[in-house]
Amino acid sequence: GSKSFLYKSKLFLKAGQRVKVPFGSREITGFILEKVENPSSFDIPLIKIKSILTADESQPPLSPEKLDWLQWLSEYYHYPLGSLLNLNFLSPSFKKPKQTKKKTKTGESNLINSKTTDPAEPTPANLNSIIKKRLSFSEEAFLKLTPEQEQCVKDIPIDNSFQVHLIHGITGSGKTEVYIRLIAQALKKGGQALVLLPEIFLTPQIVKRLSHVFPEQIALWHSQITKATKKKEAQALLEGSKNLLVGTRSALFCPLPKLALILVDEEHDSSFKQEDSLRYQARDSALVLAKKKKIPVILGSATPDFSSYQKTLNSSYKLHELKHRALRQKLPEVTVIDLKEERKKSPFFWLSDFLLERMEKTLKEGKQVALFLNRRGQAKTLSCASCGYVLKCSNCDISLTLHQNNYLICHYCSHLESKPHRCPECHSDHWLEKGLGTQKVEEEIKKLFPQYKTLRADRDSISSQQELLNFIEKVENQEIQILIGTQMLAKGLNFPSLRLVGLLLADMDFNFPDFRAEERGFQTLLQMAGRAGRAGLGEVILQSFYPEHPNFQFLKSHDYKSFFLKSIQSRETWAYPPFSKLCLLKIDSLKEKEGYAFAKELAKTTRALSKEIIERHSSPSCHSRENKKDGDGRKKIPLIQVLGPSAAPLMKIKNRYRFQILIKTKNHQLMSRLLEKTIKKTPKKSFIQLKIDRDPYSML
DNA sequence: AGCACGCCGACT
DNA sequence: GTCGGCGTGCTC
Repeated sequence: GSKSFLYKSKLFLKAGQRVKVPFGSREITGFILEKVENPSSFDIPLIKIKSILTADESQPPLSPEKLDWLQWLSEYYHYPLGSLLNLNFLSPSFKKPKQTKKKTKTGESNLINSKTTDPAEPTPANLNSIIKKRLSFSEEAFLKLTPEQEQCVKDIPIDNSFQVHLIHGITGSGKTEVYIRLIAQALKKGGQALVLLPEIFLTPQIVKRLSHVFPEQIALWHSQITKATKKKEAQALLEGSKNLLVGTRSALFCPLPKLALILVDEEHDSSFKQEDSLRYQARDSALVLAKKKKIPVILGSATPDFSSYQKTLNSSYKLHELKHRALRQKLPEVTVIDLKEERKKSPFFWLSDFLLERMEKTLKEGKQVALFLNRRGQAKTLSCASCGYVLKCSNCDISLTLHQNNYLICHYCSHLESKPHRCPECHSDHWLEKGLGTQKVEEEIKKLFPQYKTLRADRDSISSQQELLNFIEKVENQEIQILIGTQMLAKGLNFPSLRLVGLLLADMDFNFPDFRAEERGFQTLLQMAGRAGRAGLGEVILQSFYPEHPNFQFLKSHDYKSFFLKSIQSRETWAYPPFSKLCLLKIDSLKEKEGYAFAKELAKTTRALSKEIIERHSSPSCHSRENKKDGDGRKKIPLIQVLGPSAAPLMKIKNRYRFQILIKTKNHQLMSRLLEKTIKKTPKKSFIQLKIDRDPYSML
C-alpha cells in the first residue's frame, strides 16, 4: 500500500524532518522515515537513487512518537502513509486541499528513507514568557466541586504514564468542571492538553466554559476554522504560547510538542469515526497516541460506548462514577405511555392525552417543553394510495423524504425534485404520507399551542454554528417555550428552564438494522431525558407502541449500567464488538455484474487466506492460550468469519453499485494479518473501488 | 506535475 | 490490423 522512497544524503537528518527532494520531474517536500543501513537489500538499482536537495527547517520535525503513531494509523486503517502526511495540518505548506476521492486510492507518497537520522528533539522556546502565560488562567473562574467531583479529580493523576480513565457521569453531574481541574494540572506542570469533542458546533456551551477559564491558552480547531487561523494556532501550539487545544477529531493531528493529557468528551459519539478517506476512530487513535507518548487519557460520557465500558470491567480502564447532579437536582421522573391505548383519544397518534395535559401545565407555569423525535423532515416517504408505489431516488436505491410538503430530497445524494402530481405507475393523484418527522410535529404543535412560541432544531433548520448560537440564546432568554428537535437537542445542551421532555416515538430508535441500534437508541433517549430539569424539577414522558420494552425500565431508573449488563449479552452471543473485531470490505462498482463478480472473488480469496491463518494460529505454540479463553463456558467465537458478499443495505448510491464483505475476527492482530494478505492478492480493477472500513460504525 | 502504459472504439 | 484518446499508475 503506502510507498516510501530511498534517497541519499550527506546531511545530518532526523526522522520526522522535512526535506526537499527531486521526485520525477518536479521538486517536492518529503518526510524522513528512517536511516537505511543496507540500501542494496532494497529491490532498487543504486543508480536510480537520487540525492536529497536540502533540509526544510521551516517547521520542527515530527516527534518519533508522532511519526510512529502515523505509521500505526496508516497500517491499521489501510491508508497510504504518504497521503496521511499530506493532510493539511502536517503538510509543510498549508495550500494543498484535501485530495479528491479518486486520488486517495493511489495515495501519492513522498516518504523518504534517509541515510542519516537521529531522534528528534523538542523545540527550544522562550521559557520566561511561556511560564508567565501558562499560569494566565485564573483559578477564580473555577466552580466549587462536589465531594464526588473532588474525589474524581484526586483519582486521576496527571503524570507521565499511560492510563485510560473513563468518567461515567450522569447528565448534569458536572464533568466539565472535573475536566477543567485536570487541564489546569497539566498546564501547571508545563504540559499541553487536548480536548476532543464530537461536533464542536453542536457543543458551544462547553467551549464557552473552557474559553472562560483558559482565555489565553485555548485554541479552537474544527472544520469552520479558516486555514489562516489554523496555521496561526498551530504555530502558537508549537511555540508553547498556547497550550490547550479544543477541537473535533482532526485536532488529533495538530502539533502538540508537550502533550500531557488527552480528554475525549462524549466518547460514545459516533462522529469520532471518520467515514471517508482515512476511516479512523479518533477516540481509539487518541488512545494509541497516548500510549506512545506515555500520557493519561480521559474518556467522559453519561452513556459510555459499550466497548469502553466493557474495558472497565476487567480494570484495563479505570472507572470513575459521578452519580449525582452537581447542584443536587433530582433526576427527572420518567413516565411511560402506551400509544396503542392513547391513539384513539388524542388529536394525533403521536401525542398522548397525558403528554398534552402536562405540556399545558408546564407552559402555564412559565417553564419550557422539548419534544424529541429522531427523524427530520415532514413525512418519511410518499407512497401512492391506490397502487402503493413508493417514490425513490433515481440515483440511489432509497426512498425520498418529503420536505415542506412540496419537494422531495434524497438524504444520500441531496437530489431534489418537486412532489409529482400523479403516480408514475397508476396515475392516481392520491398520495399517502408515511412516517412522522419533526416538521410535521412542529406544524401541528403550532396549531395546538398558538399562544406559545415554538422552534424546531434539526439539521434542516440549523446548519451553522451561528444558527445554533441564535437558537440557544432564544431558549436561554425564554423567547421560546416549545422546542422540537432531533438528536441535535440531545448533545450537550443545558437549558435551566427546560422542565418537561417528551420522547414522542421512543421505540423507533431500537429497530435500525445495525448491531449497535439498541446501544445508540438508549444513549440518545437517556441523553435527551437528561436535558429535563437541569435546574430544579424535571419530568420526562416517554411514548411508545411497545411500552413493555425492558429498556424503558432502565430508562425510568436512569440506570445505564444495568442496561449495559443486559444488552452486552447479545453482543457476546452473536460475537459482535467488543467481543470481536469487525472490518467491512466495501466494493463500489460502476457496473453491477462486474462488481458482484469482483466481490465474490474477493470473498473467496479472503476465506482461503483466513483458513491458512487459522491453521497457523492453532498450531501447538498458540494453542494453550486459545483454550483458556474458550474454556470458561462462554459461547465459542470462531477465530475468523468471513460473511458475504452481500449487496449493501443501500445497494445503489450515486449510480454506483455497492457490495460488502464483513470480516469478524477474535482480535485485531488476526485482522491485520488477514487484510494485508488479502489486499496483496487482490488485483486492481479500474472501475471498481475497494474500500476498507476497519471497526465500522455504519453498515450502510 | 508530467510521462508511460494499456484498454477500447474508430477507421484505413 | 493500426491509430489515438483517455484513464490510471509511477516517480527512489
